[in-house]
Amino acid sequence: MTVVTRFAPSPTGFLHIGGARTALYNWLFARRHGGRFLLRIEDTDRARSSEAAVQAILDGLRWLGLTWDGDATSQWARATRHAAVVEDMLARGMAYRCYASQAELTAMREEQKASGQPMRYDGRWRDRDPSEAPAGIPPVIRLKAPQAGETVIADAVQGEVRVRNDQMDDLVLLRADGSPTYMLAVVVDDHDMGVTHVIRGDDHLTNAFRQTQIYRVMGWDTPAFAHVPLIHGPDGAKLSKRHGALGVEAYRDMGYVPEALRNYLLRLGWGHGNEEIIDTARAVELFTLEAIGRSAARFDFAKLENLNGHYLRATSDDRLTDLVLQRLAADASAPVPDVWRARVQAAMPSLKPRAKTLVELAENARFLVLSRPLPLTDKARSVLDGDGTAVLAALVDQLGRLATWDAPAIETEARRLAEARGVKLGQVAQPMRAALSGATVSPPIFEVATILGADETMGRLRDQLPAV
RNA sequence: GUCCCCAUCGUCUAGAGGCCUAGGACACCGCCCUUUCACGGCGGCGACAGGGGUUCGAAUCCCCUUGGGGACGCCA
Repeated sequence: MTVVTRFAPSPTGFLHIGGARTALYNWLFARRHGGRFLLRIEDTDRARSSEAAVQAILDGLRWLGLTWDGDATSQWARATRHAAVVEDMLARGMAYRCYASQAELTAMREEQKASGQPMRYDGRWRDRDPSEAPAGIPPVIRLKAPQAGETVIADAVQGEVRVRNDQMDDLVLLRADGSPTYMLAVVVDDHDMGVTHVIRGDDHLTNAFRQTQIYRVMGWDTPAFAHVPLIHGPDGAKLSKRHGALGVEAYRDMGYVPEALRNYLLRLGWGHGNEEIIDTARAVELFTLEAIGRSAARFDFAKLENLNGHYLRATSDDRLTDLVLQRLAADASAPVPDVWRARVQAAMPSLKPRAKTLVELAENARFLVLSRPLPLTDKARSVLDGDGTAVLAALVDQLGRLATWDAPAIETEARRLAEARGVKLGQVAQPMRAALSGATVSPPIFEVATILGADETMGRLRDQLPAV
């Protein structure tokens, strides 16, 4: 049996982090078993669905590297098929028309709530004779669900879960306007698309029971279910925007790379022994539904950052240079000066281990491409107080006579100067760092001087000397 | 309210009755490396929610309590 999984988002917003993890798990499971990963847009709610949201979701998946097999299908486009299935149920007496108005149902629920009754459709039209139908009112079609016995689902994550059928009511299959509801469409589509494994959020667990009833009525085999616990915010409550319930593009903007997000999302709620760094190839060989945890996990930016730092360090200098240059350019359409690229590229090996995100990486690289005179941070300025400028003056003098401009030669001069002045190397290096980078923190400063070149270095050093 | 699910360090987790004096990772705190900051290395802090059972033996099995979460739409 070929494994077929699917990701089925509703296009009412961006691809949020929970959806991204669900998509990842489906993708991994399909890849693990040499199966197919399908994408279906659940757009039966016409009022809330939007093309912009569809694009945002597609872009998000692509950025994350979760490619789907075949074309994305639109659930809405399959509405006639859905209606046909309901016709069949109606003909077999497995569904019925319900003429209760929205207001009537609202009143019913309020009454139930007030009297402490379970809030469920009471089946008021279930056994009524069709001749009692009020004229001119378009009915909804409800499933004639079993009232005795129980429905059991064997969930790959949650285990065997059962619920008594009298706990469930007759769900709506077709709306008054004839359009399919999610509950119906999802079953028909999963069946028609040959989906073998439904991997989705925990919030669908109770839906699985109702969907199972539809499968039974249609005589179809149910797919395997795997309900993944939801992701919570740092405070344990449902993930809110404030916590990280952002679109994946927000993570991209914050400077996270897709491979880090994939690793983080994989490990959030899933584990394999003590392995922490699990790249996608490794994940494909290890991923199993059984290893998915049963409890909700909290989103933790600190861990994501740590992982991102790891993947940043593992990324090639070329790719990182491109990404940094994009963020450094004020005008994205203007060509990047060659000197910018050369400097950033040369500094990348030293820049890399000093950043956790691309945002940080770009900020740390910015001094390389700033034009003189450099703005100084307060800390950098205070380093130049006292005899800082005297050190710089001596340094300018010594470096100006240097025949070979490379890091070892520059360092030798700096050490000689420190020795002559009877101070530690740091007393020379820090003022130099302040002048060259504008800050007190930077990659190794003699290396920076080399990358900047003699002219730029001397210029930046002189910029900090008092005017004569 | 009704139904369902969950419960190991602050966080993510390992743990499927003896291998647990409960392991790893992130975070945090020290130390080392070092021209700064990182990276890296070493070390530290830190948990089986509570109570009953079952068993020679329970983090692991059962029950209750408590605490979280989810679902109860002509949303998905």
